[in-house]
Amino acid sequence: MPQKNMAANKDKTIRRILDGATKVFAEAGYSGASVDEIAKAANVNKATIYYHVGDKEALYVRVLHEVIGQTAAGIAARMNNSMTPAEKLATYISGIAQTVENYPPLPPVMMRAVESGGQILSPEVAADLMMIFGILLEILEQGAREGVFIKANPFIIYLMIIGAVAFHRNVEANWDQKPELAMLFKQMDPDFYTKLEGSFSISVANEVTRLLLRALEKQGPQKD
Amino acid sequence: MPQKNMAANKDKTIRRILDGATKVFAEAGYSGASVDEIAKAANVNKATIYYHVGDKEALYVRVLHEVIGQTAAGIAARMNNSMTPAEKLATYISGIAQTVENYPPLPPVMMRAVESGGQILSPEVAADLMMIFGILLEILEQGAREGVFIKANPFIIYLMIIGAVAFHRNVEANWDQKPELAMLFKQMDPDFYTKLEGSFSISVANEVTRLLLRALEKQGPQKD
Amino acid sequence: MPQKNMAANKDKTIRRILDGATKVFAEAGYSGASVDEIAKAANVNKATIYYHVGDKEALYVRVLHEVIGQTAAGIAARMNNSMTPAEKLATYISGIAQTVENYPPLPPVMMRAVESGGQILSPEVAADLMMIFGILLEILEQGAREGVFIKANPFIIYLMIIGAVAFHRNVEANWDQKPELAMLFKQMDPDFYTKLEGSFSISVANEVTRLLLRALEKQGPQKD
Amino acid sequence: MPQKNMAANKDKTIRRILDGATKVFAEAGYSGASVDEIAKAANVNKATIYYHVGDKEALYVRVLHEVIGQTAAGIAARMNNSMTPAEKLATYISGIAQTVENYPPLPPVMMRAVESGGQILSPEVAADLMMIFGILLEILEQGAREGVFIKANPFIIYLMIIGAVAFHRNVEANWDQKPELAMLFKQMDPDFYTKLEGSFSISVANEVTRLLLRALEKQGPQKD
DNA sequence: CATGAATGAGTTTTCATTCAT
DNA sequence: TATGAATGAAAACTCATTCAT
Repeated sequence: MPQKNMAANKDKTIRRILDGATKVFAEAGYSGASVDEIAKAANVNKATIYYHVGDKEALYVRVLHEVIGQTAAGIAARMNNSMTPAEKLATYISGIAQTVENYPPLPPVMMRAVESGGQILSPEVAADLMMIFGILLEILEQGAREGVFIKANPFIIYLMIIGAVAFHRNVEANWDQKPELAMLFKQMDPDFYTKLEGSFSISVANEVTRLLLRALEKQGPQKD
Repeated sequence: MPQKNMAANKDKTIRRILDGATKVFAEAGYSGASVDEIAKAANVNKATIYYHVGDKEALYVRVLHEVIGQTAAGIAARMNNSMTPAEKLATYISGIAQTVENYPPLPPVMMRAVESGGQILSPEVAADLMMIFGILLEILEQGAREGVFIKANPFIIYLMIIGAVAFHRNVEANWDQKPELAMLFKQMDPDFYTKLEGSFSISVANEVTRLLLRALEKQGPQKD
Repeated sequence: MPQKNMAANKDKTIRRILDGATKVFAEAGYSGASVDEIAKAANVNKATIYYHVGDKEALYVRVLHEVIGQTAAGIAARMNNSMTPAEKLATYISGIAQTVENYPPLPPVMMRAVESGGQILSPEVAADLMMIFGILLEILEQGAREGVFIKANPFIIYLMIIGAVAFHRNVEANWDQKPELAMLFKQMDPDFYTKLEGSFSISVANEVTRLLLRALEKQGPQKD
Repeated sequence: MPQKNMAANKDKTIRRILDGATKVFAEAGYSGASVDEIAKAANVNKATIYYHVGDKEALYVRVLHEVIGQTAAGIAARMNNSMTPAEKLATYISGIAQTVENYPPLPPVMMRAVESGGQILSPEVAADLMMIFGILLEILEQGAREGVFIKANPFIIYLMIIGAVAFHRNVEANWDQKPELAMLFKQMDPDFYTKLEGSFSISVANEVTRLLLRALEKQGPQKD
């Protein structure tokens, strides 16, 4: 079966391309990334990228679609209809954090995607982003409907979550290069930063969840 | 006094360069911006940029320093020692929003600055960012000391503020190009988006403030 | 065998580049030569130079290596172990002259190479120069060992040879542009300059050989 | 007397310019030298160069004229009509060497001047070079007339002298950067290189003189 | 399917030169 | 006399893209 073999090879090649591109786009952004660099990262010839995927923009769209689509799917999968809005929100936030944890290039890619506000975004990518946002929207609406959440601007909540998780992951990723920065943060909140070495995103998610639940839940948060 | 005149001209030229560069960097990011484009935006000869400021990276650092430094100064100026922590937080957030309102290129520039996590950042710019963060830190510490705020990770709060304000401004800026997006958001929260046309950032700031105070203040927020 | 064809084309392209570069570097020197000009002389796209060879300095080093290496090889090829030191010296000098005759750009390139004294010189080029010098060294040592040559500083002899041959060829090359100069020289030594039109370098070599043998040979040169 | 003062200042400025230019041209050649660099070396404003001397080429011609003219004058001054041709030749060679010793930038400047064969050379500079050459010409002619020198091509002798002295000085100047080169030469001819540390040029001159006298003098050099 | 070669159109940067003061 | 500012032209180098094989 030479066909099958060839097709499998083709898939492997495309996979290599997308992985390489994801890495390079995440590190350098759209204009900062060069097709040469991507080809090297993917260990394929530059022309192969054009043959299989198309030009730089098509490649970028495909990477975005894949990365964001996977995040969306991952979050949706965790969600469970029998959960309370508060549980859903916790799941949502930790779902994003988890994806970030497993998939470091996500935050910058996502940031640039949101940031560009649709400039380079294909309808597919826009749909992916909307899907992620849509899940949150439903949670908040359910909460409001059930009288457990106050009414709040969902887009702002969304941005607060994304901002915290994405930026934090990113700053953290650069701690190696700025040890004095890491030191500073660790001094500020020693408990937070020493308890969970290696799983920052999750503790970030917990803190964001805690804060947002305090912000959203109607019955004033207890004594604390 | 010929010198005085020349010096004034020089200052004007540098101003034009920095303004043009700020605009172009904000729109296109570091690698997306070209020195040619900046020169055109600044209405100066390309070589003049090199004469007065230096290479592209030096120009970028200078723009970052100016933009972020001004934000820091603006926020610091609004703050008043006699305010309560809650008032201070409100002032802080609206201070950032105000600067953003008056200075549209700030969010993407700032995002990239935070995002790059120090890679391209000069010590000066890092200091500026730290100054902005430091103000918040003090507010939160004062609140905790006075027993009015719960203890919370300050960096995460910081990121939530920046994320919401910066991203929001940015998405908003692209609404013209994606009218269906604007429509969507307006449908989601019609009150919010119709009340204060033209001053989005301020209403964003109010919403962020409201949410964060609910999250931070110790006595459970009242009825609401 | 498509590869073979492509490889052949590649070789031809590189050849064109090196030939063009040799010409332009020889005429204008390193800083005087522009990559644009070289591309035009080689009849290739500028980017092709960067693709195949690398940047300007790499190109220069490669040209030097080729030109000087060929000279070294050419001289070594003419030498014969059964020759007397005097015969070897004559062969050596005429070998250099011959290469110069066949390869006009050599002298300025070589001069600059020696002149720069190692600044831009790669180890490869330095080795080539040393090889040329090494051949002379051996001749002189053999002569001294056999008692036919006086002891003399070999490096100075080397410089006298290179200086005379290289400079002469070069000045000569510019005679077209300075006819009065040519005239002057021809008046000074009419025999020399009229006997062997078209083969200056060889008569230069003969004269240099004659003088150096007189200088080096132990038994006082005969009647003359 | 403000005029006098101003004139003196002007002269000082021009001196600084010429000294700086000589240095930079000697190090980098004509195209390798930049007016900016010269201005910095001369500690004057770039425009001042244009004001006092003219454009880059005019500056180059002026430097050449000064450098070569001084050499010519220096040699002529040492010469004495009562000397024998052999003494005159020795004086001539050591005169060039002496100037080189006192004035390091001379060799490269001179080399480029001869090399360019008139391309950039002004009539003045050509005259200077001819003057230096003319002195040698006369010595050789006198020697031939008096029957003490054989007939030899004067231009080749000239090139042998210049080549040895100029190149040697130059290679030597780069010994600091290529210690292994220096080592090699010193091993080859230890007597030569250890006896007269610090005055290479003079011993080079002596060696060149010795060799050329052996080559030129009619009565076969004695026993040796 | 895959790739090395080639290139047009950029990009960043430098530089000799002029000019107002 | 002297200079800081400004610039057009050109330099070195990069990059997304195409094409023959």
